[in-house]
Amino acid sequence: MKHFHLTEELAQEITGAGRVEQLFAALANATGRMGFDHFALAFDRRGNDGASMLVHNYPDAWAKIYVGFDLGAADPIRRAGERSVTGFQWRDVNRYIPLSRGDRQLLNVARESGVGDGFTVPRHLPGEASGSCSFAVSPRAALPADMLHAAEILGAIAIASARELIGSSPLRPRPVLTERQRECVLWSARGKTAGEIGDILGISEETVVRHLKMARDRYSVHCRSMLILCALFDGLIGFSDIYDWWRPN
Amino acid sequence: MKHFHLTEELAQEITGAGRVEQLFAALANATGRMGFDHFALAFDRRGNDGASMLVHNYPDAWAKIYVGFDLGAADPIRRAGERSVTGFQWRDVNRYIPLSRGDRQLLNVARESGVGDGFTVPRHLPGEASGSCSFAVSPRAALPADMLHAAEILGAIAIASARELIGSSPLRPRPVLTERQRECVLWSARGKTAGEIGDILGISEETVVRHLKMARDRYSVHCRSMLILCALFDGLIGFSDIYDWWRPN
DNA sequence: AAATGCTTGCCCAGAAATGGGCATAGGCGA
DNA sequence: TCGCCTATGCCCATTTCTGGGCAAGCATTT
Repeated sequence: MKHFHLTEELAQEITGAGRVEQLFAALANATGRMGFDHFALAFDRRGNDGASMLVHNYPDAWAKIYVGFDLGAADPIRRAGERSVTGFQWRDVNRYIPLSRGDRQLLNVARESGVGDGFTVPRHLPGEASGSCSFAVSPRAALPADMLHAAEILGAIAIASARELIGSSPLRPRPVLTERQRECVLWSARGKTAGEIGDILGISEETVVRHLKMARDRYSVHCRSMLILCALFDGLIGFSDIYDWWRPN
Repeated sequence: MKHFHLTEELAQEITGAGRVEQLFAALANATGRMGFDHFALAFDRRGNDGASMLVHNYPDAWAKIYVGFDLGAADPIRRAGERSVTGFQWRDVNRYIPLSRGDRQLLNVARESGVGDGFTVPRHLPGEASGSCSFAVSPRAALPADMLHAAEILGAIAIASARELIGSSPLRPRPVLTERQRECVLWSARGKTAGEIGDILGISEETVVRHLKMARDRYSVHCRSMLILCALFDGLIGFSDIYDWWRPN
């Protein structure tokens, strides 16, 4: 690997950060040494507390707009990060997600605010946390192509470091469903109606309705879609469990 | 890193595989050199063709059961792979997903069929493909602890190699939704009814129904849950877009 | 032995979703 | 200008889901 020693040195610094300030300093240093202009490290823990961390040195203009208008909820980069397990260049986001008009507009505003292209390393621990570490350059600058591998590694380390700092997350007490409830949710996620599920499982439709009812109660949700999403998010069912049923290609 | 040269050598071999047979040979070699007994490389492309690849040297007994009963659809290891972006030991799957009774039973059958503990490296490119590379040992053997890092790297390389062999998938022509349709799906995924969405967007409930109807048509699905799952899978919406609405902690 | 939890089954009324049709208006490109 | 797409709105009938209550059988735990 090129720049092996530099990567090693910066990795040490990031890993060794015991406080947020040190993490900021280490990342700022790494950003500059790699040839980027800005960085942004975001970490969100999904749990009872929902602790989160955001460390960055973006230009004030962009930071104010982003935070002020709560653009995070619509940020295509963040959305693309949920579609990739490897680092990606912002210019390639349309490989991961379709860009809507609003998305392009957002990227334009970012450019006008001093943030051009970038490289984002996403990491997800569904049900526990998700984080991303982005390295960006100014509008007309080019990404340091020979540093993307280093960025990938350092970004991942930074996310791990953030996770350490924010505290290890005990496994959230999940409203685990019973076996039968889970089966009903699974078949429901496969697009079956209560009646069909009843036929499949060899029980009454009413009983299926009952299982789904109990499952909704446990998650305190009021509709089947939410129930499926909860089960999906908690890992009770997986995309691979259901993919073939609604994408019959 | 320990075993740096071995890793490097094996990586070369895996990367250089130009045909499936060579990939098999390279992986079999790597498996043995690292101290594992079996390997399994699975790669699924979620495209129009849905090409897939499965290369392994599992014991016949287990392979027959797994394939014969189509256990892949219910495999907890596979499900855990959707919950982790790093390699994980099978004994730790309950850190990622809750194990149901059926899951434990499946793992027991595997053990009886000659497959004990293992280490799985998952990689996902949602909307495009997903793959996993597992290295396993026999029932009573212990995983070669000092080789897990190497396995992580080699597994990732093997998956990349499989992807090369199977052909890169150009962006699947997805039934992209219009902006309004996507908004309706998003709010729907947040648990809102058509009426509520109408209030939020400032349009008639009937119009929301219409948008959702058109969206279902595009995905050729018949219920709202499926529509949400499709949008989720295609990256039109993300978990973080909806999490706060149904997990109000 | 009692309590608890899981599974199964049924009833009802109201809410929501689904599928089909129809229609107007605006934008955008051929 | 015409055609296509999108957004908006409304109607209807039917299906499905949701929330409420009730209860029996069984296994496990206390």
